[in-house]
Amino acid sequence: MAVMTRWLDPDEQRTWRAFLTASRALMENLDRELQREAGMPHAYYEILVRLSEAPQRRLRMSDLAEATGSSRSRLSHAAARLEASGWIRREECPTDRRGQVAVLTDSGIAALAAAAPGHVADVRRHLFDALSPTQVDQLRRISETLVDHLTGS
Amino acid sequence: MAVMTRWLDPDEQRTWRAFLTASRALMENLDRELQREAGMPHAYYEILVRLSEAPQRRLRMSDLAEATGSSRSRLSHAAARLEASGWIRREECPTDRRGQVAVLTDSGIAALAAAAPGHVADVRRHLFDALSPTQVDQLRRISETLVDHLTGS
DNA sequence: GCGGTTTAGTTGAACGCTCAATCGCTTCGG
DNA sequence: CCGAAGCGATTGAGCGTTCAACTAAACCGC
Repeated sequence: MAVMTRWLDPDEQRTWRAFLTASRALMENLDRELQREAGMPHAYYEILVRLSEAPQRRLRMSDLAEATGSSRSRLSHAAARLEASGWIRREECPTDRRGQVAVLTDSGIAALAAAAPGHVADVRRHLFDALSPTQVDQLRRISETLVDHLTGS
Repeated sequence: MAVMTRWLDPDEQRTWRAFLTASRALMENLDRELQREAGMPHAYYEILVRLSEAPQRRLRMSDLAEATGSSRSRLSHAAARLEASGWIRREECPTDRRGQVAVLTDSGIAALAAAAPGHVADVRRHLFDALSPTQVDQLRRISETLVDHLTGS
């Protein structure tokens, strides 16, 4: 027999709704600003960032998907667009004939360099400037706990 | 002349990336589970919830947009789908001929009642079960601070 | 090596969201 | 009153994401 639902108590509900509102508003702001200033959604910015940090600025599609926390399908579609924009290029993988390697182009590096300062400023303004150092620390611990919990199960 | 960018220090970067990963993973999980179990995305669930809490289970489109933190356009599209599913109905507003009032139907109430227990269980499992009571409290304060900061400016 | 099962990546359709344009109604200054 | 500005809501195009196939190559056991 089904167990009785344990509903959220008022405090939990307040927490949950505040979290929802805050994270959604934050993401929407950042996404809109990045789209306006740099002509790319936040997800694409993240792809470029991860590529820029990789050795030779290149990563296997799978590893890139992993790093950006996106599905293979999503990355495939994104890569198609990023390639059309000239920001990345896809090459065949020498060690696995199924594989593809995404490579950040010079144009991609330039796009990232142009987008980064504004985006970092926005993150600072919308997130870090609003919180005390203690709260930032708390948020880090909470987020890391959640990441472990969400990806570990 | 443009001011030098103040980049994120390693701690800030760790915080930001953990937050991004956690909130994205959380939302994707909840969205997927709700879609699978109840055939609706999380945004639509929220619309039904807000309507169910309103007097007479009815709200002006604008107020509903406000309550769910969505644009008028988004709500309009969503309402069209929810109406097609038979979960809400739109009526003309008696006091303002431009206005529309969204009304939760019996079928919508039933859909919500069917979806709620599973969804609440998922929120509990993915969020509250992972955190200590202290962390939940911290998260509430942080989120409320962010909401104030994001909507106040 | 051979057949079956994973794994890497892509594709297309359906869907939800954004943005800009639009339309009718209300409000307000003069 | 009347015209202009503002407001409430919708629309359609374009885009990004999801989900479910699907292709091709690699791996595994025997």
